[in-house]
Amino acid sequence: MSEPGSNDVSEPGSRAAKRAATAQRILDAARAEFGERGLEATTIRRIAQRANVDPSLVMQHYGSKAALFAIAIQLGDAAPDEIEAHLHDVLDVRLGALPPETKALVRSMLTAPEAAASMSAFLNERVANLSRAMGGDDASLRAALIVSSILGLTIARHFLKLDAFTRASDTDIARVARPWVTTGVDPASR
Amino acid sequence: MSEPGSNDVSEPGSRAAKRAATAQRILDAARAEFGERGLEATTIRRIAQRANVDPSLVMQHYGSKAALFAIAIQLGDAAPDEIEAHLHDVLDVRLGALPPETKALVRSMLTAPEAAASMSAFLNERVANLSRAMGGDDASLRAALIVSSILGLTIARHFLKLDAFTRASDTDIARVARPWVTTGVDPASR
DNA sequence: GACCTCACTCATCGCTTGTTGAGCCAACTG
DNA sequence: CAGTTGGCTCAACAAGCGATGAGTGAGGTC
Repeated sequence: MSEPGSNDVSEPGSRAAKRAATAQRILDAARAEFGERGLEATTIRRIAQRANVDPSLVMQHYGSKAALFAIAIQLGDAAPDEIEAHLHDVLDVRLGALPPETKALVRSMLTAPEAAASMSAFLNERVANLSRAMGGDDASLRAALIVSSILGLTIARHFLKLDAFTRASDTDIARVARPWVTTGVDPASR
Repeated sequence: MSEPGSNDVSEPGSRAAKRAATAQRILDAARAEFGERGLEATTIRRIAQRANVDPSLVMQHYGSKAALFAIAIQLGDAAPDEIEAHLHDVLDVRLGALPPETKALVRSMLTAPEAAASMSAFLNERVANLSRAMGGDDASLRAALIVSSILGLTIARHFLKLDAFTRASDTDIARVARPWVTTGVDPASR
């Protein structure tokens, strides 16, 4: 055999590049594990095993389990201000599958206080943006209802896997959900 | 002092009655702990401490932590079939405060598979009832959206404590949420 | 009042967890 | 080619967990 180890990829590159690649592999494994099992049920050893690495290396890279989790649940780009962009993002793009960091954040938001705080801050900002763009009476309350509904839809579909959502296609869900969710946007539509 | 211990209530009654009372006290403590911290972060020792008993007594009463949790998350009465009763139940009665068993179930539904299964079954049944009562095109999908939205509202208000819901009164939330949620009930209203 | 019943406590086991520090060996430097 | 750096592994620790089994003493029975 030309390769001494089956799992030793031996990617070319400098020593620092290899270390960075390993760190990324650990982070990816952590996001996947946190997304599947949540913060508390996920062990450093499982993450290490998934990343083909010794458990202690995870600690050397990220310091502690809590620090790794804090990085793993950080969401990427900021929320769009426009209503349409917001709805498109949630209803079309994220309807099919959730990004790993989002899945990890949602999975632990009810049991891990840090995740709850992160999620609250994210949703509060979305509510504020949406409320400002909508205007009218009870704007913040109506915006909060829209955002909460989308959260509920996400949980029911991707985590609880309700029958009605499992049986329906992404297209059908978006078709029915869009006008219903959008109803609250215009205060005169009620 | 006439009472030897401050926490010793010494309720009168037969031996069996006292044992039943202790079992109930343990179950109440378990519901509270599971509701605050979730299944995995809750320890038998904490439950025992909260119920003022020895940890091993919890095991003698309920067999295992998993068995205790299964009992603790069981919801009380069945879901009403009528739309109005359903909406009244969720929007008015349960808007202010959640019953302990509901809180325990919701708290762990994203991390504990058994809780997820129980919640899915409960919501699937509600969707089925609501869908049958509503009728029309995409009835099950519209019903699932309503149920999901109420779930999202519950989580955002009681667990994530979004600003918009914290600042508003129960009356205001019900006033804005009711017509918005009800919009999807009548297929012609869209 | 002697005997028994049983609700409850005490002490402890085996196991898993996050975390640590010493050591190894290939990769870089001169 | 000798010496150093540093990414990585190995072995082990203390702490906390669910769970077990023997024991205790007040309540019930005859």
